[in-house]
Amino acid sequence: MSDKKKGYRDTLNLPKTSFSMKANLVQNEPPMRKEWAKQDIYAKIREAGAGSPLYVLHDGPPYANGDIHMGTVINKVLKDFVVRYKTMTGFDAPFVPGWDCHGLPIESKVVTELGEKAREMSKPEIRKLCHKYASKYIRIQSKQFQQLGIFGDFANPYLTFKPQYEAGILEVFAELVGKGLVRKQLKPIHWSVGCETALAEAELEYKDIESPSIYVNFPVAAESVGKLKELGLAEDGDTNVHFMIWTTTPWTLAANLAIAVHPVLEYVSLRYNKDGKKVVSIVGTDRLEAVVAAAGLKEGEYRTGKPIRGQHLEGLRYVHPYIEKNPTDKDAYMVVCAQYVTTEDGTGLVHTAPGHGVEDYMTGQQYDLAIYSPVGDDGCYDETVPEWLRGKKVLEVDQEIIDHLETKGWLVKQEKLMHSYPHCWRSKIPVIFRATEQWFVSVDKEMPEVGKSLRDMALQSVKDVQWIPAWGQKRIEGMLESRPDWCISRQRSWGLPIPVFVNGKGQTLLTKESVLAVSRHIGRKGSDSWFTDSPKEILGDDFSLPEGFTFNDLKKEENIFDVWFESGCSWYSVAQKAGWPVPVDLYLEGSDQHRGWFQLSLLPALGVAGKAPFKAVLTHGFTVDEKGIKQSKSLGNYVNAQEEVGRYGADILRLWVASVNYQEDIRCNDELIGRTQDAYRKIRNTLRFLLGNLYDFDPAKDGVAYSDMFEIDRWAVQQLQKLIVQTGDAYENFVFHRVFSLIYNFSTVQMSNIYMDILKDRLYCDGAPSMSRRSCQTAMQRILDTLVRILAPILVHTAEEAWSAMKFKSQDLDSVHLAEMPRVDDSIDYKAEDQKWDKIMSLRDEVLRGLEGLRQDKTIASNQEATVTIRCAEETAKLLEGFGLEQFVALCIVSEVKLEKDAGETVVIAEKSTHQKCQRCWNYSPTVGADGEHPDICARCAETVRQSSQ
RNA sequence: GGGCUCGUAGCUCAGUUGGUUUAGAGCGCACGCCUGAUAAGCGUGAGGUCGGAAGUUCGAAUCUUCCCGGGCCCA
Repeated sequence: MSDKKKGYRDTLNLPKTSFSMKANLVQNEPPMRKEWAKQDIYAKIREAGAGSPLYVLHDGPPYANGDIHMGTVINKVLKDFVVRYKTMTGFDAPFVPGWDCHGLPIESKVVTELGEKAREMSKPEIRKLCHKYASKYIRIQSKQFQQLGIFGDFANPYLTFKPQYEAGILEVFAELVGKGLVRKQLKPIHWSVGCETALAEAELEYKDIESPSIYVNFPVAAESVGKLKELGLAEDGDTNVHFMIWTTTPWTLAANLAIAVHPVLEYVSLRYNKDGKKVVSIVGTDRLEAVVAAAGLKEGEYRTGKPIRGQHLEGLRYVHPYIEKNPTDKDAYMVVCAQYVTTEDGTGLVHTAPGHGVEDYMTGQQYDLAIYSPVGDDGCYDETVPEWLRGKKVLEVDQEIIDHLETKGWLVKQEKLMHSYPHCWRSKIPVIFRATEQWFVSVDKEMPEVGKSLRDMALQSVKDVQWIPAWGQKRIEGMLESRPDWCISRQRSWGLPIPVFVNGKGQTLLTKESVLAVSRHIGRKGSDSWFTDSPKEILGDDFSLPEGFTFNDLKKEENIFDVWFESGCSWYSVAQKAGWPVPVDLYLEGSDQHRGWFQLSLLPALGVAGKAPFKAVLTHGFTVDEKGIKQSKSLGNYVNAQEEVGRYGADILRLWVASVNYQEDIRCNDELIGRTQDAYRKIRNTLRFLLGNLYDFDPAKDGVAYSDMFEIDRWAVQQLQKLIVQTGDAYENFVFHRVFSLIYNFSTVQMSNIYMDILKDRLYCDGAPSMSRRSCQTAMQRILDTLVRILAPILVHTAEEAWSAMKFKSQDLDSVHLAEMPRVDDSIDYKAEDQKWDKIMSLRDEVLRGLEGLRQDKTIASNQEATVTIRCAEETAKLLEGFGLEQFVALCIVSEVKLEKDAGETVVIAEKSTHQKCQRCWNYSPTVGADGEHPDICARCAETVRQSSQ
């Protein structure tokens, strides 16, 4: 490089900025967050928003266990987008993070770590360890959330184990008790043998297991055989007549009390030989083929009779295959009718054990059967079963029962069946259905004042909620329609006690007043006090006990609440108590929460306040791997969120979250997240170019009025207005991936490919204070200031970094996070020139394609070497002349454009320029050599150099 | 097995109430250029027949049915 060239380089206005090209996010983000913390930026934001209309996004509490994962990252980042956008559009948008702190997973972890010691420890002692454990993970997760750049009141989160929160739960509970919705029932529920507790639906994991599948003949009682003859299902001389049932849980046969048939479906007698004897089995007509196959009967080895409807079998009696005497105090061993009997599997006759199945229970209620469950908490048979079964574990006894049936001749067929079956999420053991006494919130009981049940109210109220996406409504309606009563009790230590007292006569004390009294006590002393304090201390000396109760024989029950009940009260314990209007504006969680938190918040809120706790509910999907398969550690496709943050930095992860359509499954792996870096770099470099060329621009002094700006600069401002409108619309509708693609396209196409490339000649080569340069700087300043603010909710660190690198800002604020979202400039008609620009830009495309030809055959290297002749029709020529050929030259970054009017189609002829190259601006110009002082540069450059050196 | 839901270029997304002759964009990729945004920048180009099949229609990625493959929730 010659000295002369170097000399001209120094006469250029090259970009200068402290905003580095390399982001170094992993190093640079933490100090920025430290600075935010030091300034207490969240408090400043709230302060600035005080008095503005509230917008409340109420955080759903993650479980205080383990590190955060990609799901929680997506969830909290989406929430942060919303809160920040709302803040920047003039709302007071508080964000109070919360944690779900009680429950079985924590207790299990603690008890497992304790090992044998746990057996000797008291509940308060175990609870203390659980508290410590939960607190630890709250600290860990809180830190991890803040590392993502989430803003919120992390100093004062809501925690479900805080006494004030617990008191709130009990206040809600008191109200439900007062409305008569809470009652104790013996009912089959999912029971974890491993954990010895009832399980909620949400605590079940479905896994495929192999179960026995057996066909069993239940002998018809002698007294009913005659009836069967009348019905034509048995013949004279028949002795071995049976009802054939099918089951996959042989252990529940001990609790069998009935056989269910469908009233309308048809049943038929099947005659065949078994073990040398003639036998008859009654089976469903539609299941005949399957039963025959199962029994291994070939054509000619059996015959069938005339079919009759199931309703005619009702009331017929049978003998239990291995239990001699009805163990219950109610009627048993008869045929009943039930609508849920299907012909999809089995025999059409359904083994019914009201103590061990939900449908069985319903049938039992209908026919007044006992809710018989001869199984203890530990999953072992009790004393009421035959001796050979007593004390045995029901989950291990299937084969023994099958063998017994085989020996006695009742077994028709045994097979194996693969099916999905619920398992306990903690112990991983198959769950059993077992009738126990549990506390329920009734969803079908009519409430006295409203005259409606919770279910009716819920189905009505969801119509007034905005569901995003809209199908959320259908989904939750389906769940509400089919959900059973809510079992809210658990038999564990780590939770909020259900405040029930029992007197010596076994009478229960549970009234609105008693619950409120307990609530006051626990609000002061925490829920540990339930286990340590006496009923008198808890209720208070002055509590007036109802008749029949005295403090002398009053005992406390030791059930705790389902954790879903606890989190389901957050709208009250958090939102209402903070003074936020309920319903709050938005709940935002994964789509699994339609059944979970959304539904289980809705029910208490309706019971207590008579209205839904949310105005809108937004849900997101789950992360899957690059093939769309769900992620799990065992499949090896699990993405560790902490590692990703450590590798790329929070802004990359946030940008990735913004880039995907969260309403569907979200494909995610390290590579996909890593690719977001490309987009990040492009956006960052766009900001950098803008910043670098505004180092000497003061909008107040140097700004150019819109009407005086160069056309292309006005175009850029028009494009910016479109961006403001479209991103605003996307943000408003929570369509963040549209915000992302709009910004990314704007940065790439409008800015980088077109505008910034075109601008370089003016910015670098024209005089620093020249009108031409100030014109584009005016546009660039606007673009920068706007882009940074639109980006702020997403790229929280990078936007802040750019903001502090800006010399002049639309708002004189230390942090971009205190700034407002840009608004469209009403004085600019940004659509008016669209048609003209479409034509100009497509002409430009044609020129560029023509130049590519010259480059391919090595005639030219850069576009500046070229002279372009456009042969075109009058109309096009007029357009170009009106636009200004000089402007079009700049637009194409060529040295010269000539027009030739012609009637035909537009033809672009590109040639190598015949002029000399200016050593300063690299354009080829006839004026090079004309200036005596600077013979190797063009006239424009010579003039500029002269002026700036004065 | 049931409810809800998804399946457009390698990736991330657009494709309005079915209809502007070759289904769009950006990225990535290939090739080329520049070296005054430089671990940057510019240009050109090649990639999908819309998960599959059948149907409705003058006409379907867009409506219907079935099938295949995912996801969430449940049984």
